[in-house]
Amino acid sequence: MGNQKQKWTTEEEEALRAGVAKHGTGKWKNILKDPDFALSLSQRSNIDLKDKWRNMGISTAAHSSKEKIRIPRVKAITAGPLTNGQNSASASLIDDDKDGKTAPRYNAMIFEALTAIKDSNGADISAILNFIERRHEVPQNFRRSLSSKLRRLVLQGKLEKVQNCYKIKRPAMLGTKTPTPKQKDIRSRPPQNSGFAITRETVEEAARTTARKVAEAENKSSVAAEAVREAERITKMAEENELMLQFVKEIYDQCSRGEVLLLA
DNA sequence: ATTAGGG
DNA sequence: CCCTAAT
Repeated sequence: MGNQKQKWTTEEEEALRAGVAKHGTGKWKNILKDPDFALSLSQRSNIDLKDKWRNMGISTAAHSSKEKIRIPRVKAITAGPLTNGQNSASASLIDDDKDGKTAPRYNAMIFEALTAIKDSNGADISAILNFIERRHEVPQNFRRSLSSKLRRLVLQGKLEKVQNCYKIKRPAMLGTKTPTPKQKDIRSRPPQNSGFAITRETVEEAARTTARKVAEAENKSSVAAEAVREAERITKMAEENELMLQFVKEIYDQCSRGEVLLLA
C-alpha cells in the first residue's frame, strides 16, 4: 500500500537547516543524534538528511539568486490591502518586531524554554531570554519584544506570572474539537496494561501531524491573501497547534522515561 | 558504521 | 528514495 512519499515538512527542513548550522554539513549522524532535532527528524535517516540537503541547494545562506517564495506568512496580508486599522488579533501576533525579518514564531520559543526549564517557581525574563538566545539566533532588541510577548501571554491566560517568574498555565486546549485529554496518570502504574499504551511512534506521529498542520496552515495563509478574515482564523489555528505540539512534547518526555500513559 | 555521489 | 563505492 501506498508507500507514501514521505513529504518533508517545514519543521523537518527547519530542523535540518539548524542542524547543519550548528554541526556543519556532512555531520548528519551528529545532527540526527542531537536531541533538539531528533524529535523532528526521528523518521529520517542520515542518508535522507544528506539527500534532502542536496535537493535543497547546498548554500548555507541561500538567499542570493532565487529567493523562493517560502514562508511568506501572514505578515504580508496584514500590511497589505487593509487600511491597517486595529486588527488586534493579527497585530498581536507580530506586534513588536520591526526587523521585518524575524518570524512571529517566538511564542513557540517561549514555551520551549519554559518547558525545558521546568522550575516549580517558573522562570524570569532573563532565564527565558538566556535560553532562547542559546538556542536560536535572536535580534538584540529581543528582550523588549520578549517582555511584551510574555505580558500578553499572561493576559491571554496562557502563562501565569508569579512574582517575577513566568510559568506555563494548564492549557485549556481547543474549545471545539479536542476530546479533552482527560487525566494522565503517570505515577500509578496499573498492574496490567489493559488500556492503550502510547508507544514512542504514536507520540512521534502525533507530533509530526501537529507540525504538519502548522505548516499547512502557514501555506494556506499565503494563499488566502485576499480573505483577511480567513487568514486571521488560520493564524490563530496555527498558534493553537503550537500549544498542542508543546503538550505532545510533554507527553513524549514522560514516555521516554518508561512511563505508561492511558488514553481515556 | 557513515558518508558521498550517481541512478 | 534506493543503491553503491569509498573512508
